[in-house]
Amino acid sequence: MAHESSLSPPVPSGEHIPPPLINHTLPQRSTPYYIAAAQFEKQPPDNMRKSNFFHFIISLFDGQQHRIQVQKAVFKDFYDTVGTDEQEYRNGLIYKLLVVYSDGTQKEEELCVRLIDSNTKQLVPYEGTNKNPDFRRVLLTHELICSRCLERRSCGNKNDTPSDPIILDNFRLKIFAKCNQNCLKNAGNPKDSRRRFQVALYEIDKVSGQPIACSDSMFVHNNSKHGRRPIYRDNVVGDGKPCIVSIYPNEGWTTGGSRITVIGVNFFEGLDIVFGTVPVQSEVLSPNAIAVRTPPATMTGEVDVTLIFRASGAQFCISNPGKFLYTAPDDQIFENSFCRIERVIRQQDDPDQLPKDLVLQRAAELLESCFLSSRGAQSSTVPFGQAPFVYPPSPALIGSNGVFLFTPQPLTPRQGSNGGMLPMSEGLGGGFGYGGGMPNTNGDVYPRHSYMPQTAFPFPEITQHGDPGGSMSTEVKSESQMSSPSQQGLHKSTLANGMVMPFNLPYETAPPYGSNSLPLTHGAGQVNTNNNNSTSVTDSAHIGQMAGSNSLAYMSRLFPGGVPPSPGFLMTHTFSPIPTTPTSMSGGGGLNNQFFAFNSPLLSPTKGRMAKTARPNPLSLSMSNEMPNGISSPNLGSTFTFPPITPSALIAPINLPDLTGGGGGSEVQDPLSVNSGATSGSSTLHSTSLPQTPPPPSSRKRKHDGSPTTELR
Amino acid sequence: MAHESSLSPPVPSGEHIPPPLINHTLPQRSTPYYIAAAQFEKQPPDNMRKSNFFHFIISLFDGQQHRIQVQKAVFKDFYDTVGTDEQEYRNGLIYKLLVVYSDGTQKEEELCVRLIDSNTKQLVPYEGTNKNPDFRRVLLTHELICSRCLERRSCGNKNDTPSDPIILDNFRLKIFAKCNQNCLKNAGNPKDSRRRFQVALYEIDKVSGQPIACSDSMFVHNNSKHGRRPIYRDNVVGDGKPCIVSIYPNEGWTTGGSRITVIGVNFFEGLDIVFGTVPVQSEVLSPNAIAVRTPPATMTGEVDVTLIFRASGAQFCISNPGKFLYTAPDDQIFENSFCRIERVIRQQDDPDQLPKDLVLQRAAELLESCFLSSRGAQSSTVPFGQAPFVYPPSPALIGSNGVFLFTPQPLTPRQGSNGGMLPMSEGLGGGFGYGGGMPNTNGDVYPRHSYMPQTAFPFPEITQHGDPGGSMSTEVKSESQMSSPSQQGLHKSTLANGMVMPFNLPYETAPPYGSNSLPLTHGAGQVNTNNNNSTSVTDSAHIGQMAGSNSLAYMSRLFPGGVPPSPGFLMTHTFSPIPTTPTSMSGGGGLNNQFFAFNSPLLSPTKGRMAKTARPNPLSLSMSNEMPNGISSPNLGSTFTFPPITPSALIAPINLPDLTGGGGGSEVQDPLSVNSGATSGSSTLHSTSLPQTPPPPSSRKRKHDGSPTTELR
DNA sequence: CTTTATTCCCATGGGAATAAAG
DNA sequence: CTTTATTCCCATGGGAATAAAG
Repeated sequence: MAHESSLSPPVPSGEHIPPPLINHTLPQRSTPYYIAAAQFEKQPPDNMRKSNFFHFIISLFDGQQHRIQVQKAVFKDFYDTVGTDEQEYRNGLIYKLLVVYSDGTQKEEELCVRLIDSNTKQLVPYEGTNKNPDFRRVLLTHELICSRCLERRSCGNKNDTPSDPIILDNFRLKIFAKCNQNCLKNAGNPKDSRRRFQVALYEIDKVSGQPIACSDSMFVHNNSKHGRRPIYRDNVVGDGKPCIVSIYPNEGWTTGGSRITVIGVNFFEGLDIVFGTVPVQSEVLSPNAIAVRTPPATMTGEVDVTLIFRASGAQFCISNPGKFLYTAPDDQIFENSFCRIERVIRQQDDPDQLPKDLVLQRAAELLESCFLSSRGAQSSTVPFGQAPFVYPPSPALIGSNGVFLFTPQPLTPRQGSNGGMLPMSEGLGGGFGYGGGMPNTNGDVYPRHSYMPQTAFPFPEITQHGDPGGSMSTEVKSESQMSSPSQQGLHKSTLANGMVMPFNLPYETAPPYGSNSLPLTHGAGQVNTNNNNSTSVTDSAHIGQMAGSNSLAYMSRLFPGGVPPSPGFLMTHTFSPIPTTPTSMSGGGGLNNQFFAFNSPLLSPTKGRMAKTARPNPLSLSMSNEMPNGISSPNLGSTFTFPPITPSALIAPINLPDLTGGGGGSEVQDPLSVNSGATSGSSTLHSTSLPQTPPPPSSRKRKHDGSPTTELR
Repeated sequence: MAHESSLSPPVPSGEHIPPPLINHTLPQRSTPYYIAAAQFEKQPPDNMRKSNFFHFIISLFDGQQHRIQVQKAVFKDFYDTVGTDEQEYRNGLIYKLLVVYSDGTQKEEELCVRLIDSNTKQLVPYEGTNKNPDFRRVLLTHELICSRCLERRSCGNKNDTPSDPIILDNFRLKIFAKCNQNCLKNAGNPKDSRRRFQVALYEIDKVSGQPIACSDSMFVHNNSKHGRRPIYRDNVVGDGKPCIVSIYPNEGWTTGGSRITVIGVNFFEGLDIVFGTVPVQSEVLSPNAIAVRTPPATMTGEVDVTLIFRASGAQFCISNPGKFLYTAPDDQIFENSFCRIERVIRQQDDPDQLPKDLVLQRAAELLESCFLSSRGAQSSTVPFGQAPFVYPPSPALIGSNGVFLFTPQPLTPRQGSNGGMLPMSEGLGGGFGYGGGMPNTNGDVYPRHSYMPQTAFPFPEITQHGDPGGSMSTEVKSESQMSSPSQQGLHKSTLANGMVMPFNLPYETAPPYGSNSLPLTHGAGQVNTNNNNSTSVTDSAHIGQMAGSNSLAYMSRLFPGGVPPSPGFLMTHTFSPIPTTPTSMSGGGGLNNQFFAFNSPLLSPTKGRMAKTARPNPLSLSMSNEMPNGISSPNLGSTFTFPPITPSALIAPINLPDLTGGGGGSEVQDPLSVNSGATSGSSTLHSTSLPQTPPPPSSRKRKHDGSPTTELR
């Protein structure tokens, strides 16, 4: 046809500006009422598996750029042609349409769908070898494949992937097809120039000419693993390989089932945790956290914790595995003890079933009131009560200031008022932690749970307004707003740049852990983890700070042979968030908030969950900011070990009002909170990173949107 | 050929008695060195999906019933023939074999594999409509299908499902094929007479005659749901529909993640638990137990627990759901309390990290020694200590005798010495339980945890030989071997038939719960659950007893409107195993074993886990077999509630030597033991019913054994 | 009517071989 | 050599229609 050469070039793909048109074809027609152009209302998938159906949605426009109404649309035939190159192109679906133009004229039109090479714009030839001649086509329809449809019987799949277009809203056409030709012809890793396809639409009498619309390009493959590629390109640390830094908790019963969190770097979707030799399907929470339940173990003892990539079998951390200690369970004792305790602490009006936390709380109070308050009124300044009778002094609650134990995890901001910081744990007294098992200047690692004094880290003071139920807002005060002058001066010994010396390493050799050891140490900035587990820092003002130190580089200086596998290191590894304002500082004393209980008199009976209300007002207690005797003294040496403290124990009891020493710790979360399951309750991971509702039991509902996994490259 | 008619009839299938032979074909041959017979060393699968490959293994025998050695075996061709009925049979695979007979002669033979109708013994015709002529065959080989193999390229799948037979041990042939013809021709539920296929082997020159071997029959289908059919046909209770009887534990945090066990009847593979409206993929442990982890809940409160069958969407228990109470988690309190307690109970030489169970145990002992022993030396006969000060009397440990709480679960005998009984929980004092929440004569249900006195149930005495680590053997003594004469007479008030009246229902209206309420109440007999979740009772001597009472029928008499949804009922529902010997009896007093702690003096400090050794010898305590004051008194009425006891608390502390009252409970397991996860430890379910190693992360290793799911009908 | 177990279909997942890059 | 991303293959899982039983 004479006018073919003057036809418009292919419509640019991916544009949704209606109408998309081309006026200079108009004069070639005697009437504007023909299918002059088309527009993809929904693009075909950008990648798809050859064996799967895909679909797209189009609108048609006439020569006046009016949308063309479609009253009927049926698949008519396959469009097999011989090209000018004498090659047979079995590539095309012809649809018969009954359309109504804007002037009301009804007309039967034919539309053709073909696939073209997105680079050459040439028709895609069928290169397969299917022995069924019907299948030796680039584009197939369901009804070609389906024996039920062939026999004109009712077919459920025809509803899903019909051969006839579906008319949406009288104007749009949803077209289903299957591409039976890969973009790549051979196995093997494709070269850079990967062929892509485009859906090209043709008015039937112009099929030999230019299409009236072309879709975005599609990558048609036959690779069930497509899209599974690691995401760690975005978030690379060190060599980019996954590396386990810490495991929390790093101990559990041989029966398995504990939910633990593996902290590290360069994690990516599809990684599984391997306990010893047992791979366990895991949940990659972020590039820095994987949640997993421990498998049962046949015997007690330490096992290596490594990583395996499910899809490829590639293993990681083999040379520097994490460690997990399996211990023998004893739930007989556990449950029996609960029962025995409950017998003692039960009160008149208690409900039938006392929550275990209440049982524990009452037991603690009762024990403390018996064995601690009997020591006299000095208890509020002798913070570490000592058990009576046969029990030796038990300085279990260490009032160490500074670095706090931090379990990094992706966070979704829940509380708008705290500047993108993590929601505080209830009544949290501040970011104060326990620095057991950190390396000393020799690069040695202390035994697990051994105590190393740590200098303080300055935090802005946090004021917490909370109700007992847990919701609270958190304010960050500048230094000048500090409520307690003594707090301000308390830790002036920290470094001038606001960083902290977390352990007694020489400053020159030990960049502070506080300087953002890991990308996940959300000292500043707000890291949002979306459903795809990609992480983005949204507070760009702090990115520079966060990038200031690379934990892996730092660790590799500390441990030239790799991160030592000491479980103590792994377990008590601490992270210090950097302050929101580097120059703002706050006092320590967070743990002092717990001292209130030490001189609490025997509590008067209250009903139900009395714990939150029956406490003496902590504000009436005198606070001690001194280091407790024998705790922080540097002459303790490395052989003097202190009792273990579960990290969460360092967090003050709930619902305390703002205490004088309650600053800091803006990013702290109860590390135990990632140890969910029956023991730990309100896991923040649960509430932020994990879906509230578990996915339905392996019920992969058929996906009709034609959108396979997003290609990652 | 003349001798065809005198050939042997088809070799009976499924027999593995080598050699399987047929002498009367011998005279027909000039030499015994031919393939005279074959035997299936491994049968083809009894059912399989049409789309899947299957395999079988055969041995060949000559006329002297000697096994024929095979040196080479290759697929030669398809065997397409036209039968005497003029119908074309595209059904057969021809293999060329290089064999060596027992006299050393090497010969090339041909073997043909065809499929015959197991009823008519006629060749199976291909009835499909595949447009690929190659696929219009009953039997296909991989190499027919595979484009790589077609091009003689290397093929990974050829290794898995080769067309050529694999020669095993020089004698056996493993043959792979795919059946491309269903047994059933149409959709829809098949009639009773379902066609089955058999693999028929022919010597090539006798293909028109009788096969030299026929396999067991196979059901070839194309149903991915095959085998998912409920298994409750074997184990039907009541109307056969699944019914939730009890949930343990029936309370958990809104964060979800607790592993709970749903107890009921007629459970079958594929059932999922629904919490409220949230279905959760579950693990059907047996027809009477499903393990599941609670999903997170958006709010606290009770939710209905129902069942859904994954495959069909069919729902159960809608009208009489179980109940699960979501409570608010408070791990701050939890962990803080642990820390506070630990501070008090810590001892000089304690390890850095005290196990929580030890913390609890010490707390219990300390509390008891403070608040219970101060009441005086009568504590061993006043079993229920009372808290001092403000706490009201707290008769928490109920020394009820008889019925014990029983969490039915499939069991695999682990300890050969205990006669197929469940391994006892460590130091378990006997099968004594807690009968809270049972209906009274009015059909009312007591509030959850309310106490109903129960008469004793006689059990054989159990002697436990155990080390503290947990391994122990359990002996069942006959009545005459009872160690304590007082125990023998203790419960002569039980019914003459050895059954028990578990609560104060009139005997006439209340068949005892002890009379084997559930099939899984392994009072006698040993129920093995294989991997296919089918359950078989192997001790047939006791089947009659077990069938003596139908719990559902019984419950429906109690609750004409269905099992009441009271969570109390569900939680504290008790099951009594029937005695191994109905006339053997043992005393109650299992709980009395716990009384030792009540008057324990303040314990002397010991190192490490002292709990197991530092107790006073329980044998030195006087036992009380009276019902504790105020506990069993019938005038308590239903409004008087007692403190809750977790069922496991009713199990005596671990590692007690054989106590006078420690009989019975041969099948008892700690009900908490199915509540695994972080809180409860050594789950017996874990160790017996569940694989020690979890299945690899959704890594369905390709199944090469050709054995799909066992057909259930 | 509901329940059940088939039909063929679509979809997803995993593996050896492959091929290219490093 | 390892890593990566394809090839086609085998396998499994879920759905509408179906058909028979109740």
